Amino acid sequence: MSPKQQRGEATVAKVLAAALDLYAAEGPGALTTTAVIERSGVSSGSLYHHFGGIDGLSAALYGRCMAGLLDALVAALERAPSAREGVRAMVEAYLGFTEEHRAEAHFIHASSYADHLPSHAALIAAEKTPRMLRIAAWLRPHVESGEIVALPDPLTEMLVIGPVAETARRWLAGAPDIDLATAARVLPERIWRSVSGDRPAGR
Amino acid sequence: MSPKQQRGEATVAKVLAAALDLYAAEGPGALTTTAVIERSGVSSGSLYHHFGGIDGLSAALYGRCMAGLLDALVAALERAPSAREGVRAMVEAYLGFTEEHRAEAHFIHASSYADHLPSHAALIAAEKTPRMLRIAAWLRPHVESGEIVALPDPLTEMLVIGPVAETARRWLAGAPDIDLATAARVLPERIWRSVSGDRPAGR
DNA sequence: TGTACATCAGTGAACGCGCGTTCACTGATGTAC
DNA sequence: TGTACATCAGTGAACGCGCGTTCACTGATGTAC
Repeated sequence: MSPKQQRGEATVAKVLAAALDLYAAEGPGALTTTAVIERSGVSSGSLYHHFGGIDGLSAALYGRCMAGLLDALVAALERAPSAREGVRAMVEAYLGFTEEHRAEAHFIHASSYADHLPSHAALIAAEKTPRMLRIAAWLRPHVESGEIVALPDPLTEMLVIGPVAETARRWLAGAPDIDLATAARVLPERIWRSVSGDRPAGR
Repeated sequence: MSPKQQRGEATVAKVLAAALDLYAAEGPGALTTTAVIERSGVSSGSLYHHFGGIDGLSAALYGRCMAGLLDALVAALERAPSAREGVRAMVEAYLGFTEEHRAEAHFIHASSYADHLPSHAALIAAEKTPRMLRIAAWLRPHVESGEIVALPDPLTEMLVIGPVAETARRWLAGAPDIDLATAARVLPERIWRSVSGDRPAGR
């Protein structure tokens, strides 16, 4: 699944790029072996050699897109000078990624319930876990200092990511009343109210 | 598409029930004409007579599930004595619906990006729009009174629905760290902080 | 440096299966007079 | 109340298509000595 020769890596990259292009251009239903083979110029045998099938390809693409999003979030977060600025940076980074990498973002959201992800859970966890740990590590001291409220485990994440993800989803689905720039301006302070603790912020 | 005889309605109900059962039992990939025909005992011709094809069936099922969810939200909201209680009631109703109607909730979330919804937008809008209007009507006076903050249009909805929808999604996807009861207990007050206005609440 | 060998990468014709859909038809229900 | 007719509802065999997958094979790359 991870190639051991350079030309293998190039093939994998070609296939993933073709798959994402197809998805962006023609929607979820267009992601078939036939179409990927035709668009990428890679043979069916080669596709199977590297991905094991269409499900493996989808899972690999998902893992790669998710890694891209999480990298953007981690980078934004670790640059932030305070908890409050961290929340702002994360919101902006999420919405920015959505706008700049529309196809990737769309694929991430649309894949949440795909049949095939559970069977490739290990592959995906390998992409997600280390990045999620860095986010958790950033969060911890701010919770301990009381700047961010201590809630049962994933609920802080729900409060921060929820409104942003929902906004991204609507925008990706083509809702005309969603403006990402407005959301990026307004949401951070509102989300901050929902997760900030009772002790004064360090600003 | 809407039957004009009683036995037509019964057939439609049988097909929708079979489709939802299949979806719940075997996942998105199991929702095929062949499987629905076999499970419901309805002939392919009859399925086409009522739904026009598998896409029409999916859209009809989506509309029906969404109507069920929105009905629960509207009922909870209109029973609430205050803005703050409205937010609490809505969060609880959303999570309650998710738990009690897992298959419907799953189908709603998974359908967001389906290929076929756009082509049946009118059918779906007919289910959604009147219910959304009632929610908007409930919200308006509380925004005008300053109890709920006035934000650019869909952002208040994003702040309320976002964390709840994200929580529901993770739970539906099988995340072991999500507990709906805990979420229902903790999220309302946190969400309220994010949408409450600066004027004092009327309690 | 050269040779032998193992492994990795890539090819593409061929396969069967089940998918969505059609259509000519029968039967049931409602309605006009 | 009875008859004729239009519409609605339902049947199921048959269709072609493209999907995912396989496999025997060739070629490229890396490695041991």
